[in-house]
Amino acid sequence: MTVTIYDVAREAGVSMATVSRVVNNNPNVKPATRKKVFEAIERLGYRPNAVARGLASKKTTTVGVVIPDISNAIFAEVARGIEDIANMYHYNIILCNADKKKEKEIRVINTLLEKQVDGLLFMGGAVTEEHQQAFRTANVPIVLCATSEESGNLASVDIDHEAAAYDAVQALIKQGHTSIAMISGTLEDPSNGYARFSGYKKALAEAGITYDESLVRIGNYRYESGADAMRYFLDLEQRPTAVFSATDEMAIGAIHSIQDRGLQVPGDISVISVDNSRMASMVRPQLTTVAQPMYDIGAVSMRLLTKLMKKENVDQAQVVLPHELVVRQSVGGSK
Amino acid sequence: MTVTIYDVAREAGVSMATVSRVVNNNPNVKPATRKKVFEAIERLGYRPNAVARGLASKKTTTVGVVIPDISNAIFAEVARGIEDIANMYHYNIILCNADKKKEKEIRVINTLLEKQVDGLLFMGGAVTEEHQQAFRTANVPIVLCATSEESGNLASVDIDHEAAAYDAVQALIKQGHTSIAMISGTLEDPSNGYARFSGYKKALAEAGITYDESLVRIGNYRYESGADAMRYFLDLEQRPTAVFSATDEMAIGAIHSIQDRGLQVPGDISVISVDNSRMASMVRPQLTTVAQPMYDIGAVSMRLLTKLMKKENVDQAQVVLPHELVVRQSVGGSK
DNA sequence: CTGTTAGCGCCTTCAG
DNA sequence: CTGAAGGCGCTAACAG
Repeated sequence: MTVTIYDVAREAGVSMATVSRVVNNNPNVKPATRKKVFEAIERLGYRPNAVARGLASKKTTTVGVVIPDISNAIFAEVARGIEDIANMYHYNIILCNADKKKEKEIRVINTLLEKQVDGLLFMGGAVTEEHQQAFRTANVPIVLCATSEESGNLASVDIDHEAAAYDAVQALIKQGHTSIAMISGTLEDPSNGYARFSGYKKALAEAGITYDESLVRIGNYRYESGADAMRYFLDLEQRPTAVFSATDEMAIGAIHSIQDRGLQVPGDISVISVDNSRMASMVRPQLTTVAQPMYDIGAVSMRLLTKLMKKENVDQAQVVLPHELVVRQSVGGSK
Repeated sequence: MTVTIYDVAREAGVSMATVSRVVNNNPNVKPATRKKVFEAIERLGYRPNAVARGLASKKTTTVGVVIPDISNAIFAEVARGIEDIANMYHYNIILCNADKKKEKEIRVINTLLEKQVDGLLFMGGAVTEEHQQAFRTANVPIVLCATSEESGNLASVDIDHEAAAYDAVQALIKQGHTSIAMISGTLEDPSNGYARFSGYKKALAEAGITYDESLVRIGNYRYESGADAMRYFLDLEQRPTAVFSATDEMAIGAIHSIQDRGLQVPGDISVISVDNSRMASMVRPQLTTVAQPMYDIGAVSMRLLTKLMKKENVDQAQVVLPHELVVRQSVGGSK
């Protein structure tokens, strides 16, 4: 039924070693016999079995990627960066959604390892001791992608979330705002949650603005939660003149809540966030936001992983990509 | 270095066959020896090698999915549906972007087949003779996911794009519109392009409205192209009172072009589209659109694929999922 | 430049 | 209920 390397060898009148060589582009084959082999392959419709090859060579040319949620535009963008580079280096990716849930993450890491991936790209929530444990038992390189980790002995690529948030809030402060609310993610989330919240507090502190707990709401990153949070702020007797949202999507929800009250953005209230997802320029007013290079984060992590898999030495295994304030239309001066 | 089934066998004082049995949950093992084996596994930190298993059993419990572009929200949603169901049935997915490019599609299909996937989910552009050819050489089931194919001898799941478009345009007609423009995708794209365009023409014809070529522009599905197309329509001496966009994203671009001219949606011009991506309710006015159940398309295709892989018999291998008009705020009556 | 020979780690009859 | 033995299809020395 299935045609193997052995069949090709017989058909071409050579040994299987020779067939293996031509299939693997080994230069040590006379052009004439190479041709013979190719013809036999063609004639028989031979297709190399990558599983057998993987068992024999101990390399699968596939990498595992655990991602929170592929249907989230931000992560999907990262994934595309990963896949493009993987493809360039002839790797395939096994994609697993884990929703930043620890149990799920550990589970998929293990099945990925069972499948003998040559490397692992981990995009998740907090990196716990259990994660470290699982990583240690892996005999393949791992790089954290868009996920924070303290210890610094794991390879990683991300932006500096705290600094990004800091820059966003400072942009507001520079416009004269002093009453600045924040729509945060859960503080359990190290990067999009805690770090961005820290950046907010830091910018406030540095500007001598006292932190006001009632000006912070925790959202779940979705549009509706941003809209809800904003409604809450609008109902305050002393409503803020500006709001910093941890993500674009919540910011857009906030903008619409403001507009639905008959108020203007940025005329009455300014809105800024972090992400620069494609949606940021697809709303009116267009969103001023701190850009985080999602595609590049994916691409760079994958590139780093290929180096690690080839045992090339890398000088810097913790890379922090730059972020950048993108000024559009949602921020104005304080009145 | 790596601990194998053989090591476990020795450690537990049984044969490798027995270890294999307990690892695979074969009931024919005495509880006592099962326990011994589990302890040995624990002690040694044994992790089954799925590649070896795959070679021996000829099953990899992984399916290939070729997708146009994972960073496109629509496809990302499908992908999530696929992965959720795959996960439920203990399959993993190898994800390949192919951008609806024939060459790329054929290439990844072949590498996926080399990797011995147990099944293939194909989401692409046109299904050419070459595709059929590649599919024929596969010894595993294949299901087309959100991609049209005439012959009807391939398993598939999708919506009826022509009918969806027809319904959208008819919704406009019911509001009294007779001058209806269309922002189409490329006609080379069978589903999102050609079929939706056909639905548009059909609805027009049925309502006795003569088709006007100058009222159709081809976009590339992106926001900007929708905005461009709309600007073109706005410059017409006889500008349309309504526009049907093949996708949400282009519709949003169109809305903004209208608003940027100081015109109102739907007051001056109505806009409708097909997709119902999450963005549809994240713009103002919220978009009236024909919903296409992306997640379900993914989930149902994967479910169908599992059945095919298990050789269960399926009564209907061509499934057409229902679409539905979602009325929001972007359509109004003709003046 | 080419062939021979061992495995890679596991599943799967077939006996017992 | 358990063990022995023969592959799965290919790579990787090692000879020649």
